[in-house]
This record gives sequence, structure tokens and C-alpha cells, in this order.
Amino acid sequence: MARPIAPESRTRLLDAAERLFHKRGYNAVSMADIAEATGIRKASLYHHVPGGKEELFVEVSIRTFERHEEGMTRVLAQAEPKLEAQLRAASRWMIDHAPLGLLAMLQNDMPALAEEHVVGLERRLMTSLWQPLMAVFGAARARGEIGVVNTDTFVGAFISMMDGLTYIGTTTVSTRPMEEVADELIDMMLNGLKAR
Amino acid sequence: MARPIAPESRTRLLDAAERLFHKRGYNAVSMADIAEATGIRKASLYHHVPGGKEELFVEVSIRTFERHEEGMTRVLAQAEPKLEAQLRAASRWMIDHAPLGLLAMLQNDMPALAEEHVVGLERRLMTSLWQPLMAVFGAARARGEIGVVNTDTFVGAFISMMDGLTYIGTTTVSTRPMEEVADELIDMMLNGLKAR
DNA sequence: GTCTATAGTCTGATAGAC
DNA sequence: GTCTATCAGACTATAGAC
Repeated sequence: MARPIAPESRTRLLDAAERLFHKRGYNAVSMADIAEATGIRKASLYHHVPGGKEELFVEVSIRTFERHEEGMTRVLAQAEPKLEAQLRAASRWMIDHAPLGLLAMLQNDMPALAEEHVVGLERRLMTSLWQPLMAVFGAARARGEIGVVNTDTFVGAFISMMDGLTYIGTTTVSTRPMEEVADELIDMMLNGLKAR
Repeated sequence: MARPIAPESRTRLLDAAERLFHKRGYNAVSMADIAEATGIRKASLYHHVPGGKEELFVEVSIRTFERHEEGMTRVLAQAEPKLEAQLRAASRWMIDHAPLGLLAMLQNDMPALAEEHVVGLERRLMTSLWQPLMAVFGAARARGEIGVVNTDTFVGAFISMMDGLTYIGTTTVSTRPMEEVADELIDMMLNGLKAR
């Protein structure tokens, strides 16, 4: 609508695209949608992203993953070096910074991309969220806080549950704050549900 | 390609559509894809499903949910009346009968549908998987197997983890059978990770 | 119940003026 | 760096013959 002077119009483009891709998925978002959200015409997008829609999606995803890697590593380092405190910190970060919709992305968006991009994105996804959490579980095991377990299983479970928090919140009538539910799940992971 | 006589061509249509919708999501599947997979021409689809693509998706989804409700209720009833045995039975059912991709569906597909359809599908999704599992957790609490907890939180967590099993399996190098991982997760839910 | 043909719309992307 | 104009192809859906 307006004719923006484009101060950091590339950043605005990535921000708009990120919001749309995340909410509706790669296939359901058109370049026209992104242009409108950014405030420029369709054709102008190709000046910033010559590679078109797929390149835009890859770039946006990489930026998201890098932000998650930085933030997750930081909150884990700042937390008290106990597994419970670290998992709470991780949950807060995930709740605050995007319901990732990782499962949705992996299942629906990836098949639409070129093989090379899929490989690269999956690798970055691993290092951004998976690795920092793997380290935390590993350290907890070294400290003797938890028994000998398959770390990757529980990292996956943790991410799945946090990822699911979003839709659990929308499909149930639950109006409880997500932080509260997250703490409940972390307590379950550590102490179990069995009556003690 | 062939010119099928259509013995139960409507069923074949629903089967093909289900497979495609599930794998790639609503938006990424075209009527041409479905026609090709079914073995008839695009236009012929509209004889079976006059409402077009959206009606087809809704019909397929309802059929899927009903199958899950029937099967989940059955395996839960057949299992030993202990929470652990019932969760194992539930996990086996979910592993065998479709990585649902529920999160993906809720996040990506629903926004593309008419409001009335969204409401109906979400309600059916609840009754198909959620309710049977809610009953199981409730009964376990009544038997004193688990403490007083927010049942819906843990039903959501269980479904999220089972749903996530699929992609955990594909993104890690883990070649362990899903059943084994599921048992590990159920043990975590009940007994916790803390060194005992 | 399946087909061919096609309408009408939206898609991602390009050319070229300013 | 943004625009207008436009393309070729894919999309959902319909009309009507067989």
C-alpha cells in the first residue's frame, strides 16, 4: 500500500516471510502474500532474493535456527547447572521464541524443497536445538542426576512435548499458562507419574 | 493409465487421497496428484466428491479419525488394566497405524479449511484419540497407580511424543525399532529419569 | 462413472522503465 | 530498489459427450 523507503527492507522481508511460513507452512504461502505483508510489490521481492521462494524459505529457516541455537545455548549456560533448572530454562525459551512447529515443518515443508536444501536444513536444525540439549542431558548423566539412558530419545521427547504445547493449548479448553504445563511435564520427565 | 472398472473405486480414491494428504499435507497435494494415484482422470473425482478438494480432505480425515477411535478403544480394552500395559498397547497402535502427523495437520492444514470444517474436525480428533486415553489415565488415577495429576497434560504429552517418534527416527541416526523407543518413553513417563 | 475439453483463477518468475 | 506489465504453467472446478 504505502511506498516504503526501505530502511532495512530486507530484514522486514525476512521477518514477514518468517511469520507467514511459520504460521501456514511453505506451500500455503504465496509470494503475493509475502509481498503484501512486506509492503512492496511481488516483483520487488526478486531483487532481494533472486533465487525466489525456495531460497527465501531456506534463508528464513537458517536465520530462525541460528537464533534458536544462540538463544538456547545462552539460557542453558545461564541456568543453574542442574537438569531441572536447565530444562525449565529451555522450555521458557521455546515458549517465548516461537512455537517452532518443527514437526509440521519436517513433515510438510521439506518434501517440497530440493534435496540439497533439505539436507542442509536438517543438519542446521540438529545443531541448533538438538546439540545444546544433548549436552545438557549428557552433563546431567555425568553428574549422576539421571541414570544411564539413551540421551537422544529424551531430547527428542522434550522437543516433541514443547512443540506440542502450542497445539495442546489450542485444542483443549485449558487456559493454564504454558509455563505451568511445561513445569508439569519436566517434573514428569524427572520424577515420573507413579504415586510415590 | 489403465481404465479401471471401479469395483470400489470410491474406496480406492479415499485410500489414495489419505496417503497423499498425510504425507505432504493438504496444500501440497493437487487433485491431479490424487487422480493419478487413483487411476482415473481429474474430472472423474468430482463424481465421487462433488464438494471438491476440501470435502475430500474432510471426508478422508473423518474416516482416519474413526479408524483410530475404533482401534485405540479396542486395544486399550484388550490390554491388561494397568497404565503401563495400556500405554504400550496405545503406542503400538499409533506406530502401526500411521504416524498421524497430527501436529502438522493442525498447524498447516486447518488454516486452509472453512471454519465449520475446522471445528468439526477438531472435535472428532478429540473424541478419537484424546478421549480413550483420558479414560485410561483417569482409571489409573482411580486405581491409585499414579498421583493426582492434570490428565489432559499427560495425554497431550503422550500423543506428542508418539507423533514425534516418526521424525525423531528420521532425523537421528538411530536405527532402533520404534517400539523400543516407545517403551523407553513410557518408562520415563511412569518412573522418571532420576537416578533411583 | 468415466472421459475430453476448457473456463477462470492463481502461481512463481522475468523484462524493462524509472 | 521499486515499480507496471506480462508470461507460461498449474491450479480447482465445470460442461457435456459417451
